[in-house]
Amino acid sequence: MEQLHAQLAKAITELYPSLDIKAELSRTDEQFGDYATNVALQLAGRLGRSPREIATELTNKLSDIAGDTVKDITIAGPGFINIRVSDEQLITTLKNATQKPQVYSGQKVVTEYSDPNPFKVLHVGHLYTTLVGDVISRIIAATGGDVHRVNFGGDVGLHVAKSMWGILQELGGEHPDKLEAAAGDDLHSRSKWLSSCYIQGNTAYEADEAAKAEIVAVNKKVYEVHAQNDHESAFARIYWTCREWSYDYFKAFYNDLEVVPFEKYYPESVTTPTGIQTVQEQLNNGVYEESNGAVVFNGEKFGLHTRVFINSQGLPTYEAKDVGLIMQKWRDYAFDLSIIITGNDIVEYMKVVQKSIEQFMPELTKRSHHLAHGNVKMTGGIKMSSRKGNGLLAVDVLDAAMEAAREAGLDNRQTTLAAVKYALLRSRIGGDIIYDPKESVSLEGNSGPYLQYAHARARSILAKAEGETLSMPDGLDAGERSLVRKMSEYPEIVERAAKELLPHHLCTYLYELAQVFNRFYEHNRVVGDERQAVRLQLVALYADVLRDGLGLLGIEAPDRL
RNA sequence: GCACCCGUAGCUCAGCUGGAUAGAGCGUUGGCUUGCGGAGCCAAAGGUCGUAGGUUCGAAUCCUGUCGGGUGUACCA
Repeated sequence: MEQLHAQLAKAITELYPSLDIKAELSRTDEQFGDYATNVALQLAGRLGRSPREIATELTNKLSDIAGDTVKDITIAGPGFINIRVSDEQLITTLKNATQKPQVYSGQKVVTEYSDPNPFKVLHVGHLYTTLVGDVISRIIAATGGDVHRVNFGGDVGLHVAKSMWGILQELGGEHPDKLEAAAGDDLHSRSKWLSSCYIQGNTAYEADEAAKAEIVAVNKKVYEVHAQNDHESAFARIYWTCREWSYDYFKAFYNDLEVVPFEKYYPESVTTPTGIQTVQEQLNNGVYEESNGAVVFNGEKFGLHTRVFINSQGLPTYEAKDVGLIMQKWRDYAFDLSIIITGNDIVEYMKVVQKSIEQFMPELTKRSHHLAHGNVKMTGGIKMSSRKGNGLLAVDVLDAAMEAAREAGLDNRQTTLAAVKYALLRSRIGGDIIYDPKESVSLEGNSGPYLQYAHARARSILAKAEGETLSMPDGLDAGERSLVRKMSEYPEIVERAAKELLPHHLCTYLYELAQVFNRFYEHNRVVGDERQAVRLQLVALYADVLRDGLGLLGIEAPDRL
């Protein structure tokens, strides 16, 4: 494609040297050709001539330049130029079938996602952002980026105070020695216990003024634990133990999902001092201002809204902590690009924080990119186990997937994981996702298990022909050509997914590829055919592309299902 | 009120850097079956791309209005 693109550009500049026009080349429908360009249509207006006339001129020029690399060039419709490359040219793409364009070469990229809060449960949002973040990180790494995965979470703040208050109620006071008895000795019972304590605290906070006052006091106490680096007091021992339990639970979650582990975890307690310091410095510089006893950023000046960074009690809000996080990431990595992946409910919030930082470190904002996604909903409602509160949990989705898989007769862990991952990744990032467990585990249609099956099927053809020779084609028949043509798109798709940070392009492509292969396979014999050696080679390459693509999506491609 | 996001076939989604008859899957209807894994293939029905304007040779795609849904809007995260 690059070669053809250069040839087209050359043809344009040679014919119309005075015009500065982009040589746009795109993939087109197979019936038209391999590539198409609409430059003749664009030139028509500028030259005041008929588009088809220009197209003819360009076609002749391009034929001269491209020579053998092009099979035929046709003009269609209002003036599209359709180009079919030679079979030989197409075959050369097979040599680098899974090679990826190094679009992030030489760049240090920090990706932040997942962001669960210690002491609290993992919601679907955490599941989704974890998977999206993992895949985006994989794609950037595969395209040459030096990726650093980081995680952020609130180990201080009101929600922690609510949890701690609930914990103290359960323990009947500051009795760290009673923790194990109350919470149990395994990961899951402990995380359940912690989340029930949070619910208890949250409920009391809203219903009971006295409890609310106590929780506010606990909040301050948690900050003091950090300020004094207290690991000795009874209160501190409870706090640190429970915080550790939460982290253990998160780690187990990531492990279960088979995502790449995080390199660094930034707890809010760590980013807070940096945040406060930065905000105070910039308060003196006039970036932030005092208002009603609080430190705010006046976003209205920029068409945004005003937000509080340090509240009137002198405590930092999420805003200040986030400023601290960004500063620390910068100090730790001096990144070229920082990608933050969160739900889209905080886009406005993030704009305010970024705008405030832009006032004193514009370079930092320029290198930061906030990627926001929608909410995940599940068809058929949520099965509320034995808990209060609302909202879909990560386990609800995973449980539903497992149950659907079992009903479909697949209780393979890899298949279930593939089902969930693919279902959440196949839609464009941004909008809400409707998760249908039954559909996600189906082996028919656009699903993760279907692609795993497609891959396994190809591998089994190869296994059956073990010992037979494979050879690269020197020519292609129609069916083979369609398959090779589709495979040759792979690097372009990876490039697009990488540049746009949109993994769903990969899903769409892999599914289409499987369809093209199935069509080929239905109509062409592989084993036993006189073109067996060539076709086996194509099957092998197809299986490699599928495995490679699924790998970028964090989905295993086992040889057998 | 204001700001941001979303609105494409019955359902779930692609397509959005403007281009050729708007594509898939599920579901529905019909066909292929001694098959290299049929978990597939072939085909049909189904869409005034929320709606009204505008820009353009050309708009699902860009702009404006409008309707519907979601989210955010000072001391929560």
